[in-house]
Amino acid sequence: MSRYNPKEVEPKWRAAWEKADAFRTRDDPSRPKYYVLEMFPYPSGKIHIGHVRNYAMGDVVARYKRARGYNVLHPMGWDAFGLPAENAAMQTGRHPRDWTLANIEAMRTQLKQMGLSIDWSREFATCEPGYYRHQQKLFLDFWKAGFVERRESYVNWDPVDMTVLANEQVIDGRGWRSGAPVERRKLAQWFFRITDKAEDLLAALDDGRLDGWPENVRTMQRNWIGKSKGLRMTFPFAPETTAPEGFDGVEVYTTRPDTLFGASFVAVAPDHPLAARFAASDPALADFVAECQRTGTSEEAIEKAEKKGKALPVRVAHPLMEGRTLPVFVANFILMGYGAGAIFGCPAHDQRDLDFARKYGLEVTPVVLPPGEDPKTFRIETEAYTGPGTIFNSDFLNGLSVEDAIEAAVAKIEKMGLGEGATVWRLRDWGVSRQRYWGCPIPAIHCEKCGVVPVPEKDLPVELPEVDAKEFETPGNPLERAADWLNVPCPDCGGPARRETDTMDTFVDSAWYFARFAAAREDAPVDKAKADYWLPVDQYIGGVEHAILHLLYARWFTRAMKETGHLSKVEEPFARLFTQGMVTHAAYKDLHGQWVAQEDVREPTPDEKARFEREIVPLWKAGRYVDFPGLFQLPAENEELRATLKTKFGVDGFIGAASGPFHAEPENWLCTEVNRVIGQLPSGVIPVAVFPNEKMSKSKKNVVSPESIAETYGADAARWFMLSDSPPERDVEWTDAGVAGAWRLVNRIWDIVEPAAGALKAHDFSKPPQTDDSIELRRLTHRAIAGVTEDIEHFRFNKAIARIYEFLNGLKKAPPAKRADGAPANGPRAEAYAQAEALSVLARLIAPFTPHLAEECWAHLGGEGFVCDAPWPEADPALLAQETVALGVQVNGKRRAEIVVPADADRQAVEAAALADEAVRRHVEGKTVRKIVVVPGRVVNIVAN
RNA sequence: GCGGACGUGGCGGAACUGGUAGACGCAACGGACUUAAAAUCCGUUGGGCGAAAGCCCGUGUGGGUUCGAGUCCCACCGCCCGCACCA
Repeated sequence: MSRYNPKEVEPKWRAAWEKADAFRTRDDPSRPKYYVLEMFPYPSGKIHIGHVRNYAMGDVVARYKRARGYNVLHPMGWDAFGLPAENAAMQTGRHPRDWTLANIEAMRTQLKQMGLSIDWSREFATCEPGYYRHQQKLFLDFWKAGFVERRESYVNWDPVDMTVLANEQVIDGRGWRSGAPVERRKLAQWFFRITDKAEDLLAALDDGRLDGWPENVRTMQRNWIGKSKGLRMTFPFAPETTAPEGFDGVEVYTTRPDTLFGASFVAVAPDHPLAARFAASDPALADFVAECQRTGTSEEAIEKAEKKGKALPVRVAHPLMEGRTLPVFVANFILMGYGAGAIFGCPAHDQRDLDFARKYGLEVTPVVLPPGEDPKTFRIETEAYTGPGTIFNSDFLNGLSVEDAIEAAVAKIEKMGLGEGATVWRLRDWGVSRQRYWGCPIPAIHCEKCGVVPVPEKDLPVELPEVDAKEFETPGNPLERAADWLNVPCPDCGGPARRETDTMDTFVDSAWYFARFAAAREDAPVDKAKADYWLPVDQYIGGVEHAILHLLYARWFTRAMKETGHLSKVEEPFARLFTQGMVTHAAYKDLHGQWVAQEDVREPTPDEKARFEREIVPLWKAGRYVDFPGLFQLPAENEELRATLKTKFGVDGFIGAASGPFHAEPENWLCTEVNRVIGQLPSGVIPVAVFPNEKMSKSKKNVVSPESIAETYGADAARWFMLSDSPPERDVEWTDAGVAGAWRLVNRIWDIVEPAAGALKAHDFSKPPQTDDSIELRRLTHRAIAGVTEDIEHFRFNKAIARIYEFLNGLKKAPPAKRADGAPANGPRAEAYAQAEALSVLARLIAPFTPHLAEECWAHLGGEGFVCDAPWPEADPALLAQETVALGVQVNGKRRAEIVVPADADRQAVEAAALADEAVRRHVEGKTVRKIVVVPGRVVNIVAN
């Protein structure tokens, strides 16, 4: 028997596919198309196993659809612009382009080793002028169409490095390199007016256009777009207040006008004009505003900050409560970009307002009475009530429901001429400006005389200038220092002008790449006719982390491209979406909190374990510190400590060190056992903490490279393992044992197929034998077809794989051929037929998962052509029917017996069979049967007492 | 803080619309083969009690609805993702 050798077999088939150009896609309007796309990778350096999972999923779908007769498009490219390339340039002195292109080279090679059915002829990288020139054309067309706008907005400014920081470069409010507190700074920037399309972007989530999307992603997008109906109204200044010049009150926006009578303050954003007006003459207020400005620009940072405010020297009048006036605060949790940049606070019914009111001793008047509460005793303590109820303490709104009160309050304010009902969106316009080199240049020129003018189309592309790699060591944007590139004559007047130095957000690159893959043209972003054939993407696959921004931007781009004539038919870019989970892997930390590579970690020897138990544990149990070379141990073993440890460090079983940063809090240490160590006893052994499920990253030193896996087990085993076990949408933990199991499977399949060389040639599969011979095996085969097909269709690859295992287990145990009536088979022909059929089906069912092995099996069995071109097997319904079913029998809801009945047994027969069962009789003895519930094909429940 | 998911044996997970909890894989243990090991094959494996038949407990925690709850409802705990300049 020949042993299966993936090192020979896998490259052989990849070469054969390539030679035959097996995966090149041709436009063929006569066949139904299927466009499978996985989110293209950022070329970070190496493919990691998470990529393998992502692309293996897409490949299963692509190969399956191909087998089903579709004209499949499955392209690949590179999301090649972005920050990491510039960071690498700073650290290594390598030019971002060189770094990126080298990474692409390396990753392409690795990706190709995975045996993906990709049409590589369509590959591109977004950093190529051949791609971004079209993006600049789109930008110009969008600009012409009014979708582009320049306006001021805030960035994170590092005052020491004098540079703009990305949110991820702001750590605890400080610049990651300089450590200086970050400031918010206003810059003129480019925006895409995506809010103009908010209504349609929202509507499509629910009107059927996105039925192929998971509900959770649609919900997230809905919330993100955040349409809310409310009231925009003005609080006039109180009579005793001298209104500042130019202000005739404070305009606020609220979604809860029903709570107007519970208002106890008004608050404005730190960057609200009113705040600026008073800060100009009040240093303390100016300080407070500046302090708020020091919080980063991210919504998360603002929301998490402690609620703080400062009173302004004005009061406003409550328009509905005669004589009542409210204080006006500047508060750090009000966002200028949302609504009116100002709110009225109703502490009883909003948690943030309540926290704020308690801090500043403001009134808390409940106005919504929860059902069943007594208005006399109902109090708000530390928790705001945001649920439904009846309005009280509210004059003309009393007795109304929340909904009705909202309507009534809006009507009243409108009648008083103080405001009007308004719809506001949480969605903001898309700021696309980045003050960086490594991105698509924005095709604009700033002229002293003509202002901002577009680069004429004939001058596209605006290519990135050559810049010395050393330039990246200086903070700031190298484009601003590239004088030759920067200074150009104005295209309108010919006078002196400067190029725009902002480049585009990399989300722009990925907002239309799917269209380019499908319909690239030399002289235009997309070929409309081809796009009409291929779009939308039928199945899009990627991480949930992109559930909002990337997908929303691509949806907007599709609309904008349609309106500017670049696309015609497509409504939504991605018809079906699947969001897959991450791949995690164990990571290790030493006692100084430094990540340790797995290669450096080992299990302790029995000696080391014994010594630890002998010398350390008794001392620890005696309640003493242990000062062991390099180690100490903790006095107590208790659940509380363990829990603390778990929450604080996320580890199970850990050992403290006598030195290092963690020493400060020895009460947080607990030893359970030594799982993993580095170094050697007697003096140098150092236990390490095990974090079993960490997202793979270079910094954690827990990245698993598919190369080494493919080296040992082959690409098929790696693909198989990545798809088995965990459901695709969930995170999966990479374990070495897991791949080893997959490797065993590869061999098991080969061991079954190997003895059957040429088996497919001996049978005519269009003519199954008309006998009952080997019916069991044929049933097994057809159940496997039905199950695997169903599971692939529903993206349950882990279950599809489990079914293949079941098929395989059954195939090995396949009983000697028998007729259904139990008589011996009447000849070897039918048996051989069933065997050959089973193997033929097996080769085709595994083809999407382990394509190399499948080709090898197919060729060995004598199949025609490639298995990747073979049609998907069809299950024969007649062979799927069950003759008998096993039903669980419950007595009062507890399972007591199992009965086997004919599949078509009627209710009486099932009841009789259940009651006749001996175990059942024992349990109902002495009781009266009150009711028998029969769920056909499932269960029988006898209720007796 | 806000929004969205998730929580089932030693581990990854399965369980369709509320109907036999633990499919399938991993690990572990026992056995076969072998001078031996690896590989392979066969078997056992949620916990407890029991010689066995069988009984009791069991899907993060506490409550509820139901003939019946992993699944539905309420509250809580834990963990993961996103929060607009990471991609």
